Amino acid sequence: MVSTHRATIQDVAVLSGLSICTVSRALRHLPNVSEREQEQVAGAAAKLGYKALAAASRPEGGRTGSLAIVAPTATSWFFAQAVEAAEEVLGDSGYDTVLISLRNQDSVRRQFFADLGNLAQRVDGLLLLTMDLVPGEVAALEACGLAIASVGMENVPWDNVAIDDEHAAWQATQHLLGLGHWDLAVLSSNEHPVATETPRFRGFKRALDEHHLTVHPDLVVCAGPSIDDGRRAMAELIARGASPTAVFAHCDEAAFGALKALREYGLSVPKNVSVIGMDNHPMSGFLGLSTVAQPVADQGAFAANLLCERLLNTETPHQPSNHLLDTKLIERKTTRHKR
Amino acid sequence: MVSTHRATIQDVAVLSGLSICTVSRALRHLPNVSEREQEQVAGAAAKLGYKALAAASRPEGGRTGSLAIVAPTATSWFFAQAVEAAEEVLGDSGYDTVLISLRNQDSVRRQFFADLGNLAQRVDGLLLLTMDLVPGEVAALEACGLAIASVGMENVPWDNVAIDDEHAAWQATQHLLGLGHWDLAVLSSNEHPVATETPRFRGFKRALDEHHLTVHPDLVVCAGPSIDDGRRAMAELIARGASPTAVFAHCDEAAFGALKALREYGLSVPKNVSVIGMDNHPMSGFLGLSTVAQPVADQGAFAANLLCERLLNTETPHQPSNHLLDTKLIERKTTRHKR
DNA sequence: CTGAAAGCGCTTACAG
DNA sequence: CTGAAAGCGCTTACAG
Repeated sequence: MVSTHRATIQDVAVLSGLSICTVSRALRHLPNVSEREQEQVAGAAAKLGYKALAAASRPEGGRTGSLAIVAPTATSWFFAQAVEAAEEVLGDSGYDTVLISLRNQDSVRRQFFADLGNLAQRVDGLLLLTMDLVPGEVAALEACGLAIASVGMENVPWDNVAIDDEHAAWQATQHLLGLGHWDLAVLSSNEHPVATETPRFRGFKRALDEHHLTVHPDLVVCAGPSIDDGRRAMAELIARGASPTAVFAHCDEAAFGALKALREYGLSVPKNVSVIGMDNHPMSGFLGLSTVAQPVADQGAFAANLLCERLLNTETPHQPSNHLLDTKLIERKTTRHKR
Repeated sequence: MVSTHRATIQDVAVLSGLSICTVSRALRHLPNVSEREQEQVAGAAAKLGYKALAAASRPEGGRTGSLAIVAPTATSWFFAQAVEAAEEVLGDSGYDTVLISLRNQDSVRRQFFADLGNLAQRVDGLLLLTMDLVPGEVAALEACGLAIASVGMENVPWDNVAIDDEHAAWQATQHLLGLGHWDLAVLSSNEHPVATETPRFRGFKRALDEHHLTVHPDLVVCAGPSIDDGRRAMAELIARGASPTAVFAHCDEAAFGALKALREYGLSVPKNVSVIGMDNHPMSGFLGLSTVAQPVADQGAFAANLLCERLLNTETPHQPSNHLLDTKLIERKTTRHKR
């Protein structure tokens, strides 16, 4: 009959007839352990099914073995892809990944920052996904002493992986302008805490500038990264009486929603309105959505790797690095010359 | 100058002029602490920014404060929704949620079971998402001593929340049969470790049985829960020379893929082929996909609640409960009478 | 109500 | 190479 309680190092010591510290050393393959002892200990530990209780090992300094991924929301396509890719890398490096979704809610976000001090006890590092931070928040993050890396952020004092969001948005907008459109609407995520929005809007604006056009406030509408939000935003735009000939959505899911709303209002794409998104979601090909493709899983995996490296040499001073991955304009059937 | 090292209970004791155990009690709001002491301790702790180091508190028995969600994959729609809904509930109950994706890979799955003993040290419980378990795995799960709850599983010795998958598949199939189709193809996830497949296939078969039809092996093809897998599966079916007049896909994403493949092969939906899925994905309305709607976030949240309750009274013997949520057939434009 | 003492499971100097 | 002792930060009986 096996004991109902978990085996302790004490049990292994007794069974192997060795001292508790010899067992400790043997199990961790430290020097100064004879081969015979090594074997005795291994045997006893196996028989008892003994595993060192992580929490008891140097409770004071100790690493937790966990890393947190924090995302503005976890349900949209971008985040689900990035999270799984990152989880794979972290897992392979021996870390548990704890998932923290801010659920697009300000209250949850505040809660996160309020709890940061506690969180710092429970994880060794943070992987931030496109979080739009105010200076105070950056400071709080740095002060908590955790290793940090991020995806899709700008000017942060830690390693970051992203695309050139400004350029990507410029590409999309430029494509529309090149097709003769000048009444451009934007589905922007400006009221959401998504860090990629700022550079994307900048890119949109720059493209207009280059054509001596200005951003029309009535044609800017907020949409979260989901189909429903995109639909709602486009419907609002139409109900408002706006009549753009082309729309740039900050992500493909919002673009899908826009297509839906346009159809509901009897507007034909691309005949009446051209639509372009960003991401290259797996549905985009099927729907013929023009878009700017970005490597999502790669960004998550890359940033996760940087975080792990950071944790490996935590002593050496570190110069934050910023890595930009390529994007590619994909012209499909939702964009067409203005006529 | 604040000390660079984290404050310990010792520091709080010194600063407040009280003993270490009084501090411990005060901080946890235990009885037998005078109000004055309570205040002194609170003040000192605040000044020092002291937080009890979780790892040092009863390292032996201790709860970890973490719960793991394990999913066959984390990228598909169903899982992303269920995971976020569950994460919210777990978070509100004070747990960190560690995410474990099996990434649709057998090697990762085996790794998970091999590591179960270690995992049991790092979390207090498991929320299993539609995992298709062999008896040995169920036994291993029970043996690891963790609290467990699940979504979308059958006959498991722990709390489970699901839909009536057999009935849902029956509804979808019955809908097709009622439309006069009898050459039915199924995109099944039979080679994937998804627990919902078994009852769904049963429901499919039962509907055929009721119409004195039999399942044609050539019309059964495997597809994972993704658009690409659905497309590949449907393309394979067509390439194989099969010519079903209707297809039932085990989830909407696979159905989207099927629509894509059908179009690539010049087949028109629903004129030549009817297609029905399952889920009611946000894109389904837009695409006019007929489907069987199921409440996904609700299942995740419900199961998470059951797990938390389980953890609350871990002493009392527990009769596993099984909860079935409602589904609803939604007829749209991808299904039509055979002609 | 309060604190000295022992203990949780493990690790780290330090003697031998 | 090996083990007795002290220690990690916190909690839990147990005296007072």
